[in-house]
Amino acid sequence: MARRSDHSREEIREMALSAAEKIVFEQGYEKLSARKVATAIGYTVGTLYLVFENIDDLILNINARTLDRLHAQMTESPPKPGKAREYLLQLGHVYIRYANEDPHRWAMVFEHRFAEERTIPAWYQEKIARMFAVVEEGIEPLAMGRPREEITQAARAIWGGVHGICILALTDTLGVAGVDSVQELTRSLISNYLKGFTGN
Amino acid sequence: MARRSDHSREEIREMALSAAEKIVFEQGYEKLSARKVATAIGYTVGTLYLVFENIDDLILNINARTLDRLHAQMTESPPKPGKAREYLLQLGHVYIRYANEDPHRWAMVFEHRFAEERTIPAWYQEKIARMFAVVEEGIEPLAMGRPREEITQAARAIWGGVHGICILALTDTLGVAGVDSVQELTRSLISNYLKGFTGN
DNA sequence: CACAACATTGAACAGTGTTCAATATCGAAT
DNA sequence: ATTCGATATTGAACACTGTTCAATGTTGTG
Repeated sequence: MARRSDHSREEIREMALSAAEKIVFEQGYEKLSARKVATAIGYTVGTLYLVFENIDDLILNINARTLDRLHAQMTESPPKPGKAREYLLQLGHVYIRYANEDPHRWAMVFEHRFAEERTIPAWYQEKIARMFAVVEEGIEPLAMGRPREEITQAARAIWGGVHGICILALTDTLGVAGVDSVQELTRSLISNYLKGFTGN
Repeated sequence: MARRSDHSREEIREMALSAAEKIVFEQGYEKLSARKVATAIGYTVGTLYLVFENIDDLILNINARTLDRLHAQMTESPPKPGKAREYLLQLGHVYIRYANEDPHRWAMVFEHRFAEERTIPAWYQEKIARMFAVVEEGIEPLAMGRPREEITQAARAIWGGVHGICILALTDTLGVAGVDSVQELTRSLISNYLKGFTGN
């Protein structure tokens, strides 16, 4: 039996999240299970349920970390004035690279369906909004004098688009082999959209 | 006990697929189970496994139907000469509408992860290729004299993009309410991409 | 040193996919 | 008609899943 106070609740949480991430990375998220995580950190299921409400709660927290890391990478290098196009292309590049580094964990963010009755907490939705905000800021310099509304729409269209390519690539639906082709596709999407958006 | 020869293998298959589709439509695909399907058609699990290899096989066949119906709707009205832009916008419109009519079943096509060792059969991949072909044909008139390669890429970029918007909308990731806004987003994506692609 | 407080366990329950011996049913041959 | 072989159908069994919670182990404090 693991000794009481061997680890604080916070420590157990952390250990569980890391162990779970490792399982998802190595075996995919359908292979994730409460017992596996518990065993991996040297506890039993019961303890896991003391620290997480349920499996959805655990997954939500992994996803939150995934989004955090992605956001960190996206904001690593700030937009340079006069290079808005390049910046947006770079954002796309970062996104694809990130998804490709750990496809299983990335996919979990979008594939896991939470029980319908369970509402996604505000702090989590905030993380998603934050990502769209980065794209919006990137577009802004290219949309001088256009209504906020249009910028928001452009950000959503582009980001949804990049995301879709990424998903289809990862599920082998695109008939595209290799990361490089995916990078090319997103370049095509972003640069052509922007050409159309800015009108030249 | 259901009488032997009450239904042929083919009939049971058909009944099972329909029953399963109904369950997915009404309750979502995570609520789908072999026993539920079997009960719904008045048989037991064992019989289901006589007619389908396993649950993945059943799902694959539902997905095949979903793709067939989508393809049928996409090719319902043929492209009119000189109206390529409108045609592509309409394709996007049809796609979004279709996904929205039965989100659960549509999502299953892209969300269900088949066991890694199991390879997706050629006849199934053909159905996907067929869909991209429709888009490619739609783009062709706008890409006079450009290499095949570029047309293929454009089709993939656009379709991946539409798909991504659709997914994000269905998972409430876009913060977009209602089908209409999604339709607007895809219009934005397609028309701006095409503007960029054709150069005006 | 005892006791209250709490951390941890693991058995139990209802569900899942999957298999396969046992059984029920039928068509054909005698 | 009766029997018999072929096969359609069943349902119990297995190993797994998430989840709960009484029981038990461990600890700090009075």
